Amino acid sequence: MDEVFKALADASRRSLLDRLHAKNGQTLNELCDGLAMTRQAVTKHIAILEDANLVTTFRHGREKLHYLNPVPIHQIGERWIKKFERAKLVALSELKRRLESDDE
Amino acid sequence: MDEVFKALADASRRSLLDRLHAKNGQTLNELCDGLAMTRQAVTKHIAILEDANLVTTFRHGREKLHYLNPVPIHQIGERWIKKFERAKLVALSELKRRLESDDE
DNA sequence: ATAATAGGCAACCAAATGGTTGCATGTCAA
DNA sequence: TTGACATGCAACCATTTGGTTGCCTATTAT
Repeated sequence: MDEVFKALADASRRSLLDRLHAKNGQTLNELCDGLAMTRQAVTKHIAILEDANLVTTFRHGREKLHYLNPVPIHQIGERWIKKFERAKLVALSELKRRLESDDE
Repeated sequence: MDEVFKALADASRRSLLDRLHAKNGQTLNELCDGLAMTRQAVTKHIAILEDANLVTTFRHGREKLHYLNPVPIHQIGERWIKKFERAKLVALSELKRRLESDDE
């Protein structure tokens, strides 16, 4: 889980996920296309995404095809965000009360 | 949004949020209690959480009270995770098809 | 008044991060 | 078979990160 959060912390990696979300099954060079980064930089990002199980790859000859795996993202929503979802309304009303009170 | 993701990337910071989720409105020293970190380290983490708007603070005399703000977390769920939610089923069936085919 | 308490600030440090360049390897096409 | 293409590996570099220690300031309690 920690690896997923860390993987999602970087904007370049999130944008790579966005790219795969738009078009799944791209090759490495396809993913590099138009990016202000060297291929090797992208390779490193992909490796981190693979470690976090956010991207799965298949070799096809000399090409490496990249597939998005949105399951860990879904799990973050399920296991972690949901927990703070309930807290939201509580926190908001608490904040309201706090801001309206004078005794501070 | 980037700041929120970055703030959530660190396990210590997530655990601080967990602590505030369990008990809102704690002072700095309360938050430090039982942690294998100096107060100053916690201060830095809190600052990052404040920058990301995940924690709001109120001064009360010499104490600084910390309140969880779960709204940015909720927004991540709404704006970002939701996007990959739909992709989940697609990706899973695609993966299944992929794994079942022989021609690779 | 003064000591204890709660927190802030700044300098410093090691390790992790995000990126680069250079070269090696494997696969496809002419 | 040989050149071009897709990717892999490793060394290196600057910056960021997560943490420390030492000291300063403000507030509270005795």
